[in-house]
Amino acid sequence: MNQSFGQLLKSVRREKGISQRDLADQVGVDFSYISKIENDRMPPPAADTILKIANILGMSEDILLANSKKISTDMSNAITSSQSAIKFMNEVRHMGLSDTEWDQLTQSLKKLR
Amino acid sequence: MNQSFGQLLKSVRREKGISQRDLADQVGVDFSYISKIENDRMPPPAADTILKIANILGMSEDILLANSKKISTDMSNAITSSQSAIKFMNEVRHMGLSDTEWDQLTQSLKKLR
DNA sequence: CAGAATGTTGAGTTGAATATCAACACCATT
DNA sequence: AATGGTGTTGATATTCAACTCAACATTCTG
Repeated sequence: MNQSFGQLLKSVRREKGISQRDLADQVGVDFSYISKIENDRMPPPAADTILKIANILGMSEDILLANSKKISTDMSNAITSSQSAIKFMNEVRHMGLSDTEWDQLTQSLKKLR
Repeated sequence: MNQSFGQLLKSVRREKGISQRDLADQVGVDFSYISKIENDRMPPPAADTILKIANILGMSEDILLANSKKISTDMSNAITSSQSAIKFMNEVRHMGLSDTEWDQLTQSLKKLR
C-alpha cells in the first residue's frame, strides 16, 4: 500500500512521458541520480530537490514530500521560528498522537480561521 | 529576553558549578567545543548532543532544544511517521500560524485526551 | 538488426555540519 | 613564581548527505 519514494517517482514520471534525462536536466541533477532514486538505491533527494521534481512533474509537492519522510525547509522554519510552535510540537511529541488525533487537530486548524 | 543558546548554556552550567571540561567529558565532546558554543563562535551542536547536555545539567530538554532552533530526531519522526501528521504540518505551513494560533492549537491538544 | 534513446551501476566528489587538537591566556592558591 | 584548574582561539579533522562521472546494459524505433 505504501509505495516507496522511488516507485512513486518512477510511475509519475512515466505517466508524464518524461525521460530520466529530461527530468534530471530540468531539475539540475545528473540523470543517473534519478535512476538510483527511482530504484531505491539511494534515499530521496534533498527537500528542495523534491519540490523541484514535483513542480516539473506537475504533481503535488506535499504528496511527494510526504512520501520522502523529509521535512522541507519551510516546514522546519514554521516550527522553529516560534516559541509557541516549538512548545506545541514538544507536547505532540510527548503524547505520541494517533492518526485520528492528528486528523482532529487538522479540524481544529480549520476552525481557527 | 531571547538569550542565545550559548548564553543560556553558559549560565546554566555555571549555576550548576560544572566546568566546561567536566561537562564536555560527560557529554563526550572536547571542552574547547563547549567554549566555542557558549561564546556563540559555533552554532548549537547536534540535537542529540543538546539532549545529552540538558540531561547532564539537569535541565529541560525542551527548553534547551527550543533555544537551539533545532528539531530533534524524535520530533522529526513524530512528524514524518504518520501521513495524517504530515498533512497537518503541510496545512500549518501554508497557513503561517501566529503565536496565538499555536497556543490555541495547544489547547485543542489538551482537550483531545 | 542498427543506431539512438533510455536506464543502470560502481566509484568518486563536494560542501556543510559537527566536531578535535594544540597552543596559549587567565586566575587563584600554595 | 610555580602549579593547577579553567576558559579561549585558530587551524585542522571527520562524517555524511547529496550528489557527479564514466562506463556499460537495455529498450525502442525505423
